[in-house]
Amino acid sequence: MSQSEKTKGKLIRSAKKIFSEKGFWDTKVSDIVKDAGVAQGTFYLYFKSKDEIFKELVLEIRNHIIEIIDKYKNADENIIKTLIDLKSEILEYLYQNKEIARIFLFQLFTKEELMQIYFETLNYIEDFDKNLIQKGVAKGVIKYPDVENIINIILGYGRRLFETEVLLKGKPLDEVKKIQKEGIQIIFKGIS
Amino acid sequence: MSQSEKTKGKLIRSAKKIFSEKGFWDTKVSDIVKDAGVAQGTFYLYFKSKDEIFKELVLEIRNHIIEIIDKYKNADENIIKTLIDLKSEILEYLYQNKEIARIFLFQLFTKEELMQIYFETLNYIEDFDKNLIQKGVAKGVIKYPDVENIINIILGYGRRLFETEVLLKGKPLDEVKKIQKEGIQIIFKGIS
Amino acid sequence: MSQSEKTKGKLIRSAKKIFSEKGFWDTKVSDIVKDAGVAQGTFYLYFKSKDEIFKELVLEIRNHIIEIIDKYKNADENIIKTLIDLKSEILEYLYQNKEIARIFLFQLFTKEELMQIYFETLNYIEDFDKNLIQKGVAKGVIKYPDVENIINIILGYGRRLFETEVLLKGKPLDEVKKIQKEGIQIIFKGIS
Amino acid sequence: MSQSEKTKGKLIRSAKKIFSEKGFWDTKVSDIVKDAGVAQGTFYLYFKSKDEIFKELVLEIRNHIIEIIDKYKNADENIIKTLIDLKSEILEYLYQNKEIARIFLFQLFTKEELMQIYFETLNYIEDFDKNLIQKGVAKGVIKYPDVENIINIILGYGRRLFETEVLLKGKPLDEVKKIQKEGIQIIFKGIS
DNA sequence: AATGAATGAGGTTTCATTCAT
DNA sequence: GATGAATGAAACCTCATTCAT
Repeated sequence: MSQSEKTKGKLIRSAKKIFSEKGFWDTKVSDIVKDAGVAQGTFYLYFKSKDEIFKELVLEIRNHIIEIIDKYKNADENIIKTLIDLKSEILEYLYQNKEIARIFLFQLFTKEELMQIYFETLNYIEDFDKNLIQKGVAKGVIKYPDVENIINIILGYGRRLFETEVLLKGKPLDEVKKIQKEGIQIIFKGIS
Repeated sequence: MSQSEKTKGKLIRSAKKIFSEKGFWDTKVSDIVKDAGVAQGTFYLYFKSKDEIFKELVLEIRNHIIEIIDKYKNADENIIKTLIDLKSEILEYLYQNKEIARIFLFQLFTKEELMQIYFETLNYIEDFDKNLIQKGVAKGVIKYPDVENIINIILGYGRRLFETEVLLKGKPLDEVKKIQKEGIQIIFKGIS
Repeated sequence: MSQSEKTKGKLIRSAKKIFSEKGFWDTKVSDIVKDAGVAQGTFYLYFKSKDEIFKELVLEIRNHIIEIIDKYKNADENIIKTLIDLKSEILEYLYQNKEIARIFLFQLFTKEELMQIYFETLNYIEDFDKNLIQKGVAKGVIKYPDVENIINIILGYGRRLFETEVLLKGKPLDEVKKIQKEGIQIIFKGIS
Repeated sequence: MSQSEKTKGKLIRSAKKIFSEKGFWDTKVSDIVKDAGVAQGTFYLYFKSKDEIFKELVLEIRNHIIEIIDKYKNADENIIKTLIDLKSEILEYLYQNKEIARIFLFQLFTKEELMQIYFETLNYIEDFDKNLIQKGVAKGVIKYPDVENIINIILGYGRRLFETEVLLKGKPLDEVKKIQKEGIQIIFKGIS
């Protein structure tokens, strides 16, 4: 790894940490460079601005989530299993990247441009889920026909789970995965 | 209404509007006073600081939500009906106060102190719901025993509904109430 | 005069002085406010930026020179007398506003946008002179037909006179006016 | 030519170009090295500072102009011919070195020290001209006795010619030379 | 000789808050 | 009660220069 890459890496690591702790606005570039142990000017060798590094972090999540979903695009298994597996994998990614996830969930609503990224990502997830649920409805496995509302239940649950069980209560990954699985099954029971 | 009260009212109205549009950090005191049509200095006759007025708005929501819940504290009806009625009333309040609700949902994560108010309020709701659900479990009407997880489903759904159907899609109140009722019933079907 | 006007006046006075002494780039906003005896932030109550106040000063000159020329637009006297009177009046204005004139002559070549103002002003003068000279050629009073080149001599002389006799040597206004009158007569003798 | 000389040459060539285009203050050392295709640090192997390379360029012009004048020091021909030949030669040098000339004419007024070089050079030209004109006055060929003022006309004209006809209008060298010759003759006619 | 990553002083600008009127 | 001019701390960012390789 070149010196350059090392320094940029240090900056990104520090930025994740501080943005996640203090939020975008309370984080000063000086906080980041102090934490990274480099000079103020060095920051600007690697990022055009404070906005830019933040956006870079946010895009990293979006891209990763999209990648995960794409892997499931052609899954042709049991609907509920597919859903549980996908949600489980997303949960795991966010779990391993708590800091960046915290940014994604809580820090994007202060910048118009970033909210778009948030909703864009959300839409991507929704589209996948909708497609899946619709198949279920078509097959007759799912009786409740308001697909949008089912999505509301499922996605609302997903976000809440991560916020509460992971971030707030700090439960271990496996436990949260188990809870999530149960939750989804409960929801499916309701709509079947 | 005294002159004083009128001026303070104007400031609060403007603050709600602008905070809701631009978020806490992008809102300048100068924006608020311009919108309210008073001089810069006047702001400080009524509020100690920008932080303070923001907090005041946030507390207004918290208090109102707590009031609503308190009305249901002694309700001794059908569990699901109680829940639906309560959620419906909270929904209505937030619907009538979209600006302040938007602040509550999206703008509190940039200040440590305000997050506490958010979670405090959430806890209040959770406690009520938990109590209710536990009764259901005790009575045997609810079979799935993980109360916390049920709460996750219900509360996650509530937030999502408001975000998506009200704020994003702008559906009329009655329609959203109907959707919410259905959603809660579905969830109950799952856990019964 | 309102407080506001007084403060803005102080800032403009200081800006003229310091820009004229140190040039645009070496002048710091902190220099200007220190000289004006106000706080750093006060500057930005009256001017959007350092660029803006500079441009304001420059436009002041341009506008004044254009005004002077416009007064002579309909002059229908002796050609040489008109020219001498006009140049004399411009000279007097620049003399009374040496600082700002110094800015105009020496500080505009470091900003694309400002060069345009310089050349625009110069063109305005040239057009007037050209028109006048052409009349002379038409009447047969002026024999040398290359009007552009005559303009070169006259305008080059004007600038040089101000630079050397006024700014560098600091001669009194009356004396420079007398010199200028002689110079123009000499030039006219050459082209007649 | 050694490697060293080649690199220094590249830097000087790029510096001329960029300083001439953007002026001293808007030119960044990074612009120069990028244009020259060398590393940032390399610049400082050849020049102590940005100021220094700029000064070096400016001195190059001064020295060259002085050299030209020195060639004419002992010229003992016809006064007007000498003047025309000298001006023509200076014109040609500036014409061939437009970039550096542009720097000399427009970029020296932002640094005290560099203005001195400008005036020093101007003085050198003035002294030569003055001497020549005085001879003419002594011989009685020139009737108008205000030598300084004659110099004002001649030098003002020279600068203006270069600015307007060469830099602004981009006329070919021969044409400008012809115009200049005519102009000087006109001026001489006036003072004779 | 050359590289290019790193430095940090210093500039411009913003804006919550104060205060004389 | 109200005004709005003034304040100044603190943030972001630039870029000439240095230095380890």
